[in-house]
Amino acid sequence: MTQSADTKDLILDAAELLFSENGVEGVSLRALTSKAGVNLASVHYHFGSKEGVALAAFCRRVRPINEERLELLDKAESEGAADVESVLTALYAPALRLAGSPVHGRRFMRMCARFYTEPGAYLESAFTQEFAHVITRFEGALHRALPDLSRLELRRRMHFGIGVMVHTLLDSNRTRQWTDDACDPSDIGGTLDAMVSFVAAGFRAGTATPAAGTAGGAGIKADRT
Amino acid sequence: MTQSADTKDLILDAAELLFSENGVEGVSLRALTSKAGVNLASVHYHFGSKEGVALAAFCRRVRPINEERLELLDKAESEGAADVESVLTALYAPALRLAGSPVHGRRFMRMCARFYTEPGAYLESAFTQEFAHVITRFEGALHRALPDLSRLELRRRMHFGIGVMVHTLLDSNRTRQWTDDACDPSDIGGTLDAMVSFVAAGFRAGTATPAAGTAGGAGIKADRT
DNA sequence: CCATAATTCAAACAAACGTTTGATTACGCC
DNA sequence: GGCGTAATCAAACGTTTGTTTGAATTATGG
Repeated sequence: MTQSADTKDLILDAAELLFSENGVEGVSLRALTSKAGVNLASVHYHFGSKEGVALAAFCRRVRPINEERLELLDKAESEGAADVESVLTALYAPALRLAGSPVHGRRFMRMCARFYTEPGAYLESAFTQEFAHVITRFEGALHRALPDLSRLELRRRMHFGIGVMVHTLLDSNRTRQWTDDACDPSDIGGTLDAMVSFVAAGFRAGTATPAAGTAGGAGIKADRT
Repeated sequence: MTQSADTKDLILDAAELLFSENGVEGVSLRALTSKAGVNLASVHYHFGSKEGVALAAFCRRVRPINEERLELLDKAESEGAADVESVLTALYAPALRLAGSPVHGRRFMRMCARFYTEPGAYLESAFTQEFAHVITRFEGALHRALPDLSRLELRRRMHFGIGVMVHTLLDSNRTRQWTDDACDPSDIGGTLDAMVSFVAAGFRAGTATPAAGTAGGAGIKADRT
């Protein structure tokens, strides 16, 4: 048991690293087990299949994130009507905070974002299962914060807001490559604030909903350096 | 020659269709040639390799799009200082317009967005080569439209704006799946307007730059010396 | 009408893939 | 100590992958 837990985690850690950089289809089990320093067959022994590894690596971290998202949203709404910034912060902050965690955080988020754009029925059903109620919950909160928006328009803008998040988490180095690298991806707080204010302004575009007033309310304080 | 052109196009059309749905790594050459109704070996005869097909299918449509983007931007700037909406429209409209084209448009855009998120050195270099000067050009235009924004913040928001576009073009059915499908993806014009106003508001967030449309002074902006 | 190049085709290639097997080692418990 | 389960291991499984071959077919040009 003690050894097996080690092997399992070794596999999942290597999966996070390799899947995030090459996608799940771009990583062979031989490369995976070689990186993890374990035997090839142990993948099937512990996870049943290659899909099993992907799903396990996915669920290992996505559930705590979504729980934290709902907690933050509950807290924001318990203090009265939550504004757009609070809702968006509850949605973005847990993911970005993990992305800034010391070791495997960033790798996982990139893997997660890559899963999101990668085909494969098993990944789709996993996403649906893990995210459906979260999305529904946040859609309700945003609808309350932005009563002027029609259902269609609200969903459209949620689509945009999710696109910003996915793209940021994917952190494809292409964009920075184009622009000879001026962004500092390790500045999590700054990125979060920028995302929240950007998307919040987008949500409010063309509505009578009052602007954010002050830029405060973000869950993660960004110390300006 | 006449036949070869047909075969070439048959392969590229099938590539657009299959790559857009399964990614380039998720499509075998046998599935591709079977769909195209051509012989397996004709892929290597006409394109040299599987990568060659992907690059050819990519470049076939991305160049006209980028040319049209630059033309639109030139036109917008020739009439005076271009505001954010004009710049964003020049960036988004050509891509979305092709996405709405009758047959292969939508498929191509999804393939394009999938290429963007897929790994592979040959795709990265292709993107860099085709997009670098376009991005640089649009960054300059946005900098002129939003002089208050620092270079860092401008690039960050461009990253967000590109994320919105990529995500919209990818049109992963996941989001609509979560929200029991209320959006109409065929409404290109509505989507474009929504994207532009959403992202433009995001770009203006926290700046003193006046909001669009309300004031008619876009074309006759005072010289800023 | 023939010579010549261009193109298509069925068949096979070696390599890599996910998966399975059966033997072997390590560990907990009576 | 010895039994039984858990875990690791090297080796091989059959399939699929991208790619190549060489002959057959089609179009081209004098």
